Amino acid sequence: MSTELPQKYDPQTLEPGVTQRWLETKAFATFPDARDERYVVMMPLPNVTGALHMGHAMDNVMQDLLIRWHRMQGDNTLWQAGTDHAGIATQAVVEKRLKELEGKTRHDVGREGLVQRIHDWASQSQQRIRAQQQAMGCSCDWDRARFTMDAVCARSVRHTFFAMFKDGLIFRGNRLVNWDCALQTAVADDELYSAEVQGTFSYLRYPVLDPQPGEPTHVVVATTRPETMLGDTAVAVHTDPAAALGAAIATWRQKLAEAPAKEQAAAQAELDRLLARERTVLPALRQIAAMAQAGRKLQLPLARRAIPLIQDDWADPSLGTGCVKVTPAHDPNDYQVWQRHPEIGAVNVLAPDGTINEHGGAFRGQDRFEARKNVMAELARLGLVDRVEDRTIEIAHSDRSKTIVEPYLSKQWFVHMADVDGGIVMGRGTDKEFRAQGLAQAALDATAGTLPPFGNGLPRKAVTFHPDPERYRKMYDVWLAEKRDWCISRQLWWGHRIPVWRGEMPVQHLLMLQPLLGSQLSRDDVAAWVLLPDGTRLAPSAAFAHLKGPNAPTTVEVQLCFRDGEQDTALGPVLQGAGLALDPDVLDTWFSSALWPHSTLGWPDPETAKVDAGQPALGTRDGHADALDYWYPGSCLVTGRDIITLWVARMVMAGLYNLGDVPFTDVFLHATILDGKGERMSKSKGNGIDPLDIIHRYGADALRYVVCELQTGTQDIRLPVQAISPFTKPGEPEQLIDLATAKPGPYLGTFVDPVTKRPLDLIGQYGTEGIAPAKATSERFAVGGNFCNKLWNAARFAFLNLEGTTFQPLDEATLPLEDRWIVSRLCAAIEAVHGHLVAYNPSAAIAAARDFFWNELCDWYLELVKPRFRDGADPAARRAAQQVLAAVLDQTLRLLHPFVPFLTETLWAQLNGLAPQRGMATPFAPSDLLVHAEWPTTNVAWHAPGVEAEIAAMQQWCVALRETRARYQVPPRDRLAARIQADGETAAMLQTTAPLLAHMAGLSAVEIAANAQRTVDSATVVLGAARCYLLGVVDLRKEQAKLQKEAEKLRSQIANIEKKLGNEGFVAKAPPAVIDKERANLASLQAQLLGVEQSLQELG
RNA sequence: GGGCGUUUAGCUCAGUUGGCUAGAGCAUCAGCUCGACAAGCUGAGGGUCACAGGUUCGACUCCUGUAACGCCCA
Repeated sequence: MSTELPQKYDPQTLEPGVTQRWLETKAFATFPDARDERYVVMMPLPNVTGALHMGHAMDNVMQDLLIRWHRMQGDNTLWQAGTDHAGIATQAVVEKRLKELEGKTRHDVGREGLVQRIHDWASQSQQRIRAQQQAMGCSCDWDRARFTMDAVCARSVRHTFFAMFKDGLIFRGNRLVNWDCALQTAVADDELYSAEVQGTFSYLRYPVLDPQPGEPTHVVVATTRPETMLGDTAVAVHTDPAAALGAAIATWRQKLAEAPAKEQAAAQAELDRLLARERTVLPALRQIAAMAQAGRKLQLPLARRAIPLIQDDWADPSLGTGCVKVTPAHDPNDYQVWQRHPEIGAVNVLAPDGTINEHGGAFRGQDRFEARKNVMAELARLGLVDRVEDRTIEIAHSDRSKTIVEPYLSKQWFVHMADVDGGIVMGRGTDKEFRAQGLAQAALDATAGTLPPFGNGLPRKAVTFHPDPERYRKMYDVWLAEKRDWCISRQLWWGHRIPVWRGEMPVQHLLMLQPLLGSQLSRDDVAAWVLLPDGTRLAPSAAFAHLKGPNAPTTVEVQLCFRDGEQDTALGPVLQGAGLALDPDVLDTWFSSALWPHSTLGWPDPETAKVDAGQPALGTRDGHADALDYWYPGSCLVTGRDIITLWVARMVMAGLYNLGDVPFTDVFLHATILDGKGERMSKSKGNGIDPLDIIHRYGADALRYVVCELQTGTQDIRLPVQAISPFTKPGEPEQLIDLATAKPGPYLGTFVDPVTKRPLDLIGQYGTEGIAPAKATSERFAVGGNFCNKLWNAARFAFLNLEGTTFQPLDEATLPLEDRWIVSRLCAAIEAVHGHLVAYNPSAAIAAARDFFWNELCDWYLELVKPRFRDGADPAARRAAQQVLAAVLDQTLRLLHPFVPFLTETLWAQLNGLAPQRGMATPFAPSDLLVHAEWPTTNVAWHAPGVEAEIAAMQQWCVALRETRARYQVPPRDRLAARIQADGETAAMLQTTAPLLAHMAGLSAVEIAANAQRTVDSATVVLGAARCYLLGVVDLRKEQAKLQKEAEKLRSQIANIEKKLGNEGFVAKAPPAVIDKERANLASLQAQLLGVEQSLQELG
């Protein structure tokens, strides 16, 4: 191996080689062994929709930092990698491509065909993601990588679903979803966007049934979607309209009184409007409220149904007519009204394709917009339209199809989150089994630390959030405390299919099947429920009893689930024969994600888990525990704040439910990466940039360095990003386009260059559309590059001088001052870095490492030892310097490795070649790869507080002298003579460090004496009670001015402290330590001032 | 509408139970190619701690209110 490093630091050539070495030696692989100390991180699985962006880089780097740190500490460390199938997002991407490339829809290729195409897409994505992660240096055990759709995970999903279904925790019920009529699927809230459309606000007159004398004959309601009136099941009026309106008026009176001048008019107008309503609208509303109280009904026009007039506070007397039509199946608020008044029922009038269904009578088969016109025409003909206003309406659109979504009542599957009578069994069949009140409550107990102890009496571990335990726990607790049922079904083809056979069945038919089914239904691996028309759910045995009784219905719904997927194939035909069909929906992606911390390890049975070829088996190995027993529960989940509710809570629940134990004890929530505008980087916003772009420009270590530096605490990170213009011609200087101000281009992730007005593409997906691909960059990462360059060069300097370094036991106490100082400072750095990592503060950790490396090792130590490496230096001094330098570099590389692994691994190899055996009093444990080297620990023998104080004083003098030199513009090469007037300890200390000071401050001679005198051409530096004359610097006026300025500053500081100490309250109430500190400070400032004043006198 | 958070130097951020002259990096300015490093070295300048009140001997820090911005939920 060459002993000299290339002159330039070049991450592009260095990093791939290191990656290759790590992968070839399987440096990150691990197996269960005899070690008790374990560290497990389950990667928050990125989804296979596309590539990773800087937000993922943050997440991955934080995990790798913890993982490498723990691996070096000797823990058996597992970083579980993998990807998530991400149901709707992935299916949408593949469907879009299918349409664009082949002009086909999913119905053209069929369910199996589509799923196959998505698998192909996913495997490409996985490769791309893995390449990105490996380029970032992620030290996952790659052979163990899992995918939520692979066999191991699928079995876990199936078993969990089965267990919850059998426990009665999974049920099918009503839910309003956002229905995309074009794609005929429900879409999630985050797949909606809001847009304004021109619409109308129609006032409809509903006739009152049998109006009493003096009562209105009609009640008027208003709507933007008249066709939904076909599904109305009630009209609501406020319980106490007078009080509600009165309250609104009082609020606005208050607002008016407090409103600033510019808002006065608006407030007055609103108040006037409400007062007018009190006169014009309120009397009728009171009457209608009384009618509702009396249980009166209205005739719903066109549908020819009688609907009740009900009292519900959703109806706001200050808005519209004060009465609202209630359409529970097509409006979220009305749905809530239905929940409060179950007797009104719900009528769904829409078919999945957006046409009116059989409940719409004459309008059946008409598209919803066509029906809207026809309904209005018919109502007008009947004289039931009061009036119509034009209005701009803000309405939700589907991001996928760009069409207006409809709130749509449909049957969905749910997990029951609330408490259950008698509780539920968690960790059934394990030695950790316990009873919880409910799923959500169990997860709440996990963070509260109130889970019951294990059977052996040991406490069950709690889940703690970092770095701000209270704040993040509150987010988690508040969300879980609602205990809202979790909707787990999705109308998709991509995902884990819901394993339930269900169907309506005549009761007679079911009873006939009883002898046949009886034995099957009592099996452990079969779960079944019978649903009566009123929604009652009965276990089969209870159901058969009931169905033979007097109140038996004629038809029931049967739901049946097998624990093992093979049963679906074996018994499917029989079930189909009986009229049952497999539910077409798939499970919410988060359902499989929730199991990630144990499904990846082979739950429910690692011994029989079917891993892919080339992957390590999960079962027992070499007499050691299986993967699940060994690594569950894990250690730390590293993720972003936004995922607390979606994922963290559900993982905790699933872990407790399946295994009776939490999946991890720590949750590290890192910052969110925002773009230059302060918006969260995300794939769906198209503002995410590829970490490979940054790596390409600055290197992975630079990326990691800066990402670590950015992770300070709870503060989100604003990362201004530029695009490198793809429109500059060869030879022209590079142009950067600021993405915070550039206008968005025609597609997601594209922008318009403000100079050429041409669009550019930052995610590399629109090459076929003729949009130029561009790379992103951010100058923030230059800092990381600078650091790496500095490390490279410092090591290079060391290596130039380490040829032939040997080890022999050194007595730290007898080493030269600078050696003792640097190892003492090294101890402090090790403690600081380690402590900050323990506290989940990577920024402070890397700052401590940097400060030591740059400000102490480079700026002082390397300079201080240079004389010992010069030609003609004392061989013994040189030998010791080599050994100490090699030892310090060794420890520094270890300390920096988790942050900048590529560069440190490279330098480590070089150091191993030059100085194979390193250490101080005893040799350090060697390691071929730095990945596996021992993490540094502090060494008491290295502590030298006295030496640190001496060097610190020397540094202070050095800085003061340099400042003087700079002020007089003394050329750096010129050596100056110095006379220092000092006595006692100060003089002794200066005497000890004088050679070092002379070397560092460019002094030709240092004379220390109690009576040292200034010469006429001296500049004066005052430090405490001592004074230094720097000879040969002539400019009396400048010198006077400087000393005057210094004296004034000192006097003002002194005055401040004297004022403080003169304050009786301060002296009486402040803690003694603070007062002493102020007094000491005052004394030192006074001594300094005295010195400055004397110097001024000397100058005349 | 409800909840949470942020506001400190031109930029991006630190600032621990209230107690040194409020810090760092980048950027700026001046000087420097001296045997690792110009991606560097040596110095310098730069802040009404968003605003208004309050508590306190003392407030960037605690309390109340206002404003702007962000996130989550409805």
